[in-house]
Amino acid sequence: MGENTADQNSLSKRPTKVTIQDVARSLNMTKGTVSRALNNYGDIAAETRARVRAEADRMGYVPMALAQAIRTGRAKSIGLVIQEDELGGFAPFLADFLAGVSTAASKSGWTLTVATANTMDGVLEVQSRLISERKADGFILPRSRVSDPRVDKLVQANVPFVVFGREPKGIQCDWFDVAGEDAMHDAVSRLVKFGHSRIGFLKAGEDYVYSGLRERGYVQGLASAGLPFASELVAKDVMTLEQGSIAARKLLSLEVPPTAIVCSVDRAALGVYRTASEAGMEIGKDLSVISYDGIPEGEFAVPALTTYSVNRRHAGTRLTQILIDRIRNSDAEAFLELVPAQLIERASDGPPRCSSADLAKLWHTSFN
Amino acid sequence: MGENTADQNSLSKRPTKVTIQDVARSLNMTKGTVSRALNNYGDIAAETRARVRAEADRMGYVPMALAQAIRTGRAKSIGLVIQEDELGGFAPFLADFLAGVSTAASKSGWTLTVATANTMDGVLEVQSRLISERKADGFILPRSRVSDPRVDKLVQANVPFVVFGREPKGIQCDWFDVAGEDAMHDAVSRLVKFGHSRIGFLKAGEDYVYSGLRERGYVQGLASAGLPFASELVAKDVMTLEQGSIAARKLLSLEVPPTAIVCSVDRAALGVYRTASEAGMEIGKDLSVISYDGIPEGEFAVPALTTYSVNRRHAGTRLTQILIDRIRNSDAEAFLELVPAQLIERASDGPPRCSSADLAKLWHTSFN
DNA sequence: TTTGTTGCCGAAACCGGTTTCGAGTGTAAG
DNA sequence: CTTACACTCGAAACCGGTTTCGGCAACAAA
Repeated sequence: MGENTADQNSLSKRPTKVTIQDVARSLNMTKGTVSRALNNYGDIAAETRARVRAEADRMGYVPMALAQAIRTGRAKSIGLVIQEDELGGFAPFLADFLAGVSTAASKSGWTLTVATANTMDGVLEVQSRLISERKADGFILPRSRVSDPRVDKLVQANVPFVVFGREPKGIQCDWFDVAGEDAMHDAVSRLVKFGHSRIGFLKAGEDYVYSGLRERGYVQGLASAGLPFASELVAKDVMTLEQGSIAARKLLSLEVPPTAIVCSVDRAALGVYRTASEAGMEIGKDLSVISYDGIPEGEFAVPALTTYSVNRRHAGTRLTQILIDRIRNSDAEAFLELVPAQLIERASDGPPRCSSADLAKLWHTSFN
Repeated sequence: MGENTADQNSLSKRPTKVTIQDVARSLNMTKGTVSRALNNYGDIAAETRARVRAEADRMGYVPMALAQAIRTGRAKSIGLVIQEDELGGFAPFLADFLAGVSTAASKSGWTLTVATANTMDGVLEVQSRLISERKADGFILPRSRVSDPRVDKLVQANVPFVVFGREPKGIQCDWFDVAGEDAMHDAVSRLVKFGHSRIGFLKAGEDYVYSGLRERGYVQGLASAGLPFASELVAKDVMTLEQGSIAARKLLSLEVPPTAIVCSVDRAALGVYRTASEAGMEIGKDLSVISYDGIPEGEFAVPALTTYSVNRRHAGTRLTQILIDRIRNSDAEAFLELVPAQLIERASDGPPRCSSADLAKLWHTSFN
């Protein structure tokens, strides 16, 4: 052992990266052979393969992903572009979702590239950039739209993707989704069991695929219970606290107001809370609320919000697995996966304390 | 124009990417020349440079980032590794923070690679992987620790980074931080002005750099007000709602309980809320609470939480700018940036309604 | 005219990998 | 004892860029 070897083992941790050449030299082989051995080519003797593996490990060789990418065309990176203006709706889950995506990706040796933009046009732009620069091999698209320009662009460019949500209209593609419609249906049934017969619904934005599905769930819930559908009990385009508050005002000021309101998203439900409190109504007693999403604020709201919770981490995991499978095997059949939401029973729903007529009276004494 | 040209202009959008070779061929030059022209080398005639630029644009040429990386050593990607078990504290801001990072990166043609891990060891591992694979040129480290293994590893590997928070003990490096200590100082002053003289403090985990700073701010706030420091009024290691609740129980059960509590993090404050409500104390009246972070839940808590809010988006922006500057110029002087937190006055603080003695009585009637 | 410079660009090496091709073995079949 | 055929590996091209090197032309100085 001369001074040199001592030097290598000493403090200076890998001053310069170990390349495939270094490994090849150390084994008296060519780098091509090493590459094939490491990538399980059939024309390498088992014994050789093992030797190469061992030496590569010993030397701490890790292939530089970028260098592989240029030949293979795979950067082993999945893209996620987040639209900021709808971020309000996405923010609470983002962390969990990213954790799911990232760990699933990691497990296959992939990484996650995330970008944000504040408009849909911006999203399309950054998506294109990621594609052109080959920084992402495929995309996870959160919140599918009925007519989704992101999807159009990706199919056109022939770039793999998977949507979180049901597929856009007229498109066939991989997707993973949570059965929001079943949750809405179930929410109505639950309220009916409590004794409610006049049940309002806060629908989300028209262009989201999930919006129509959840509405259908609500409608079918009414039908299964033998309850009539009344269009005045449905408010559209309500996704924020503010909009929820306004929508609640509209529903509660009806001549025959609902004694319960089903909300497409938790934020809207919090808006209902605000309006109810202004009108002196007690949530869970005077007015029942059931919602969907499972945001953390719901737990601390007073009373705590009954809601159908979505496991975002699992969603992230499955979505990336599906995407990676798709990238590896571009002509497999479509992957479609639907999982149920989980009801979290808390305190915002229960038997109606009073009739619609009483509620109407209460409303008018509060505001006239 | 033969059939071929027609074909190229038709539907099939870029079936195959346009490379630098294509541009060179189209201009009757070598790819080397095109590359130098595009990268503003001095040995290219201005007129030629312009021609190349124009043709490259016309053809829609975008250099493949990964191919550049292998020669230049820059993937133009910044890494962010998030530790999940402390994600509870980070989650609410994550979206804003990512937006800041991503758009700042985008502006310079960089991208963001994010990964997660559930332990510090996991973080170190995935960090190493990103370095080995050259998927990240540098890192943003959220939440600096007093003794931070991530930093040790990065200095050792000579990989650029910037920390969100003050620098770890004994390290000199780039950082960006919000002056939590000033906020804590100010919180105490504010409470003193309200008439409080016995003020508790909920300190965060010992190993976070910010924890000690905020405590110092609290201590100095007391000093400026001429108030004595009492160690029994300080609870340590309280970062979650649960821990906040327990800590509040400890402080409020003192013989001379505080009439106000300053919290290092909002989640802890929400725990104080819970304990106060159990004890029949009204926050903002019987017990004042001022906190730090600005998480969204605080706005919906009852009463709404007075807190010092951190602009995470701006933090993300500045951090990436600093990091990119550092990567481009490795021997520039250290970048250090400290910005103030912004007070959001809400309803959780005010003049004390009763004395410490009264509070103690209230506490014991509630629980004995 | 000769000799330097300088400006500009082509040629070729290079980065760190992957993949194709073909040649040299050993072994089984004819 | 050939011949055919796997098996195994080296050699070299290739991926899409960047960077070094050197040569040619034009122009200035001698």
